[in-house]
Amino acid sequence: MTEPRVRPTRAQQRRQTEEAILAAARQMFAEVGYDRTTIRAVAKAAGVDAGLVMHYFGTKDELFSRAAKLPAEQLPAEQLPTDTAEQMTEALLASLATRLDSEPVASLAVLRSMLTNTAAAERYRTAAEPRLNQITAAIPTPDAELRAGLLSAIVHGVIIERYLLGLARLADASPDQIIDLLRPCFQALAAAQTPPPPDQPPTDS
Amino acid sequence: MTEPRVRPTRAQQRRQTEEAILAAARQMFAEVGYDRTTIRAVAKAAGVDAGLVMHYFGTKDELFSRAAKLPAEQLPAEQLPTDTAEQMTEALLASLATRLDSEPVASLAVLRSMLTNTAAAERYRTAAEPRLNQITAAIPTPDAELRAGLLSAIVHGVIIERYLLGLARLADASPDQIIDLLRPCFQALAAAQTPPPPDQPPTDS
DNA sequence: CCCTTCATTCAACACACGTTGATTGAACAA
DNA sequence: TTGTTCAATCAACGTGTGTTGAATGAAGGG
Repeated sequence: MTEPRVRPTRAQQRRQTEEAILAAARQMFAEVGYDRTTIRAVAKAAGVDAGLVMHYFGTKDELFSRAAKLPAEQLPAEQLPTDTAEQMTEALLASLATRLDSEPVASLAVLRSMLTNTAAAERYRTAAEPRLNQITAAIPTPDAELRAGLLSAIVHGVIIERYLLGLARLADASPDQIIDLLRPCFQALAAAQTPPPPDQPPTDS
Repeated sequence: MTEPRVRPTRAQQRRQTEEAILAAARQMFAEVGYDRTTIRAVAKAAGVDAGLVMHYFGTKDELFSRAAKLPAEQLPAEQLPTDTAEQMTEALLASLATRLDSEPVASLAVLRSMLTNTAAAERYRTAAEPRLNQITAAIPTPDAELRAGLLSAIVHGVIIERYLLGLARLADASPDQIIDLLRPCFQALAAAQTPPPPDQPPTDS
């Protein structure tokens, strides 16, 4: 039983090193954001020289760009049903539940840097857009676009507070508990039905 | 008709210069965040030398700390009624409407830097906490804390997307339109009435 | 075997930053 | 007027950054 490869081929080695750098970069971008992530620190975390990072990725921006790409995990073809608002809502909640369980590091990298880095903000926008359009398509009212924007803002607000700010109330709750509370909220936004006439709902009795 | 003061007194001049520096700093912190804000750039925007900024504020952190303090505008004693969930909800919506109309620059400075600067994150937390407690106090269910956390996350998600990301759907809408859409959403979160019984959510079929 | 390729390292550059200390000159108190 | 205070400037420091280019040495192909 010889180890499959004591000496990996050159191409293998290269891909492996590149992946180690990308993983370290992703982690660091997600933890401290674009600006506070240094090439040198990424290199050290990946166990290589800083020059090598530049040699492979050319530029810090390019490194971020590559690191922020999802490794074909989640985004691909994850599309919401647009037939009815209820279906879409439920699918959106399910997607949120998944993300509340474990959000991919690459996404966290984008989210963390979004507010202070133009490229990250742009990536966020273009990543959110198709999803936004799907949500819009499932909502039958003229203000569907705004409603979809609000739904998206809620999703990201929750994820930001849970992962990036670590606010206890959201960080400690289970995904199911959160989406159960959010369900009527989403339904109210997605379906344009006027909710049970707002006389006073029973406050506590 | 002598101008009221051709030569302002020394104390006046000092306070005036300090305020100019603070205003420039606030603006810049709000626009590009803590890291990308430069003492030199703030000084230039305020029309003074960089050394003077240090002389007055000692440290970039201290400058941020001073610039991020609200000029006694909004936060002071703005407390929500906690008698009933409906009152609280309505007050929360009203407060949101105000903020959607014009959020103080100092707040935007904190929000912009929140994800990449520990001090900003801490300030955000301590600023949000009393408000969170008020919201919690108005909700009669055992999971009131989580519900309050969600309400807070929604508020900040909306503000972030509107002001800091400038997403068109939220940036172009009127405050009233937004809070009208959010009202049932908030009511569903604040009042614990069970929505129409959730029969099985269709997983994917 | 030799020569090329290339993954990797090393030392250095140029620059921008936060910060410091000496210096100037006008406001102020006597 | 004289001496002190202090707002403001200026030039410089040390440091950390992204980035570069030459050097090294093992892998791979003929």
